[in-house]
Amino acid sequence: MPEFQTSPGMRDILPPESGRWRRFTAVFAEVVEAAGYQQLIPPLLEDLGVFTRIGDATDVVTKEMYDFVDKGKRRVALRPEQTASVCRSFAQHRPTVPWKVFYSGPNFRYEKPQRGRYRQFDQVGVEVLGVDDPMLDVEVISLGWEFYRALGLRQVTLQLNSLGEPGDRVQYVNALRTHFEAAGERLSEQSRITLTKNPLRILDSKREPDQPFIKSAPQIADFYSEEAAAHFDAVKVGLRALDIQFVEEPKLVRGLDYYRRTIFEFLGGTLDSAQNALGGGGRYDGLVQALGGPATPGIGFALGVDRTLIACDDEGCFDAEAPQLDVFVVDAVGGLEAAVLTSDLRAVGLSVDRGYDNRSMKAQMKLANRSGASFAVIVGEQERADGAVVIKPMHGGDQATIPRSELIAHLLETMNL
RNA sequence: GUGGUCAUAGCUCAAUAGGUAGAGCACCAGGUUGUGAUCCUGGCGGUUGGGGGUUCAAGUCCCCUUGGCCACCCCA
Repeated sequence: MPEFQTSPGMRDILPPESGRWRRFTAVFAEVVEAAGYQQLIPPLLEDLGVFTRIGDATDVVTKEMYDFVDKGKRRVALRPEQTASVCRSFAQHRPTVPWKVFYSGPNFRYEKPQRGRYRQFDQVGVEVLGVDDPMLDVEVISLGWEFYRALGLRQVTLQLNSLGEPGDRVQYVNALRTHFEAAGERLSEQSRITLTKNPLRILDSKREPDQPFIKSAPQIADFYSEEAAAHFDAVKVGLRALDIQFVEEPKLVRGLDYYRRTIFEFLGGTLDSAQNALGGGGRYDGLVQALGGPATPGIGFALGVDRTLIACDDEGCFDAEAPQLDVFVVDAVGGLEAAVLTSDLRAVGLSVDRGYDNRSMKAQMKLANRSGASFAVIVGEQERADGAVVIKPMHGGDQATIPRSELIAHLLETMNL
C-alpha cells in the first residue's frame, strides 16, 4: 500500500477513462448548444448562505456540506450542487431572459461513499430562468432524453410528477402530515423523524412498516389548482407529441426542497442498484427570489456523470476508446532524428509519438504497436546515411523506404488528408 | 451516521485442518547482432492494507485501525 491514497469518496479518473469523461461532457455540450444553451462556469465555493437558503430541511444542506470559515472569516461551502449557484449568478448579474445555460463540473457532499456515490461527484446540467411556458418543461426534459440517446442508452425510464403550485403543495403536505400522524407508532422510527421535518419525503421511504401507509396516502393530484393541473397536462401533451415515453409517478418527490410544479427523474435500466437515479430535475420558481433576485420562474436538471457512465457500462455503450495516433517514430540511431521528425510531422497536424532512452529497435517497435499508431516511421544507420526513412503500416501492408523529403507528402496522401 | 462484508505482486486471483507465499496478465531482456501484435526462454516484482495480541509457528485465529463494496439513510 502506498503511503498516500485518495481521501474517502475521492478518486483519480485515469486514462483511458478520463478520455471518456471528456467526450461525455463534449457530447452533452453539443446536444444542449444545439438548443441555444450556453455554458456558465460558476465557482466551486460560495457563501454558505447560498446553499442554506435553498433547503435547510434537507440532509444535503444540513449534514453533508463541506463548509468552513476561510481566512477572511467568511462562512463558505464547497457547492453540493449547482442549481443554487446558477440562481445566485442570475440574481447577481441580472441577464436578460430567457437565460438558458448549461454547466458541468464537480460537486461535494460528505456522505458515506459507495459505488456510484462519491464525495466529489460530477454533474452536467441545464437551467433556464425567466420562462413559465410548459413547452419549456418539455424542451428541458427532451434535452435530457436526447442526451441519453446520444450516449447510446436505451433503457432509461423517465418518471414524471407535479408538486402543484406552492399553495397546493402546502395543502398537500398538511394532508400528508395528518395522514402519517394517524399511523403513529406503526410508522418506522426514521419516518416519524422525517414527518416532523418534511412529510413529503416519507413517500420515498423503502422501509417495510411504512409501505401500507404510503400506499393509502392522499394523492397529490387531488390538490392541484386549476392552473397547476393545466400546466402539468400541457407538459404531458408536449412529451407525447415528441414521442418521449414517461411514467407518471404520483409519489415521486425530489431531494431538494425548492421544487414546484413539474418534477422528473431519469432511472437507469439496472434494477439491482440503490444508485439507479441517473439524474433529475424540475421547476423551482421562487429560488431566484429566495436568493435576493426578482421573482423568476426556473427549471432545469442535473445528471450524474458517474452513474450515467455506469449505466453505459451496463448497457455496453459509449465505451472508452483507445487513443488514435497517426505515427510512431522509431529512431535506432540516438534519438535526435526522432526529435526532428516528430516535430515536423506534428507541425503538419499529425498526431505523433516516439520512443525514448535510445532503446533497441525491437523495444521501440513494441511501443509503436502498443501506441495504436497507423504507421511506424523508422530511422536506422542505413536510412540516416541515405537521407531516407522506412515507413511501415502497422495494421498490415508492406513497408517502404522513401526519401525523407517525401515523407510528409507521402503520409498525407496515404491518409487522405 | 448505523449495520454487514471484504482487503494477498501494477491488475485478476490461488495457498489443503494455523507451518513460513504461487499463477495468469502486464512490464523488462533474450530467441544468432535493423522491425511490433503470436510463440519459446529467462528476469523484475509481495515486512500478505496498517498496528497489537494468542501460538513453537499466522495470509490463515482474536482485538483495534484504515480503505473498498453492500444495505439503511440520502441522492446524482
